[in-house]
Amino acid sequence: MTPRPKASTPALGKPLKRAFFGRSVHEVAPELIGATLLVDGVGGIIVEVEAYHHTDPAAHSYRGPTPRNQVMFGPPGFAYVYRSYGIHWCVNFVCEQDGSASAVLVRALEPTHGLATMRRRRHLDDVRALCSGPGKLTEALGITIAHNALPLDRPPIAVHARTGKVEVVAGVRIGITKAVELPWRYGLKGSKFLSKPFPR
DNA sequence: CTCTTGATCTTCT
DNA sequence: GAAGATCAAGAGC
Repeated sequence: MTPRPKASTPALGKPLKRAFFGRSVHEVAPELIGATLLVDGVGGIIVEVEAYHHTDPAAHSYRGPTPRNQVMFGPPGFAYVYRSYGIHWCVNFVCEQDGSASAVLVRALEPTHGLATMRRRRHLDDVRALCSGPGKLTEALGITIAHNALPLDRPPIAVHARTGKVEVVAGVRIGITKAVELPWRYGLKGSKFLSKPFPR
């Protein structure tokens, strides 16, 4: 183990209720930057998200409901978890209203709560690599298909509002091949915990 | 640092 | 049969 400074845990904002997510995905996504996501008390500050609207060819919901994406077509404020490349889990927050089928993909966290647990689950020591990608953060937080369709404002999941002002940057989304030009990736300016830097 | 490849689930063609 | 909202490891520079 390499030596590391004693972590100071930032204060949490008030827990976000389900209604917070019942608005345009393009309003909710940038507001989530700086919020804190916890699963059973383990997690960190959201530093990178992407918005997926049902009219967007890159969205899983674009072609209508399937067994995998059905929760996207339900009410806002619930988790949509899916299998990525047959290997990883990725987690979304469902937004807008019933049937809108729009969601925010959580892509990276700055780890703040339960560092030892996350290091154990990821078999990794480097904090910067613990949650710097959508498949990485689900492993660190213990998110699996068992969390699909769970509400975001009840245990084991909690999302706490950000406390101070944050600078949000936007750019094109990552790893997609359709609608690649849409600037619907949002990040915390200057964060060292992104899955990839934003071009300047 | 960049590039390539394998892992193998869900959906679409 | 092929592609995809990914990641880690290995080769090469």
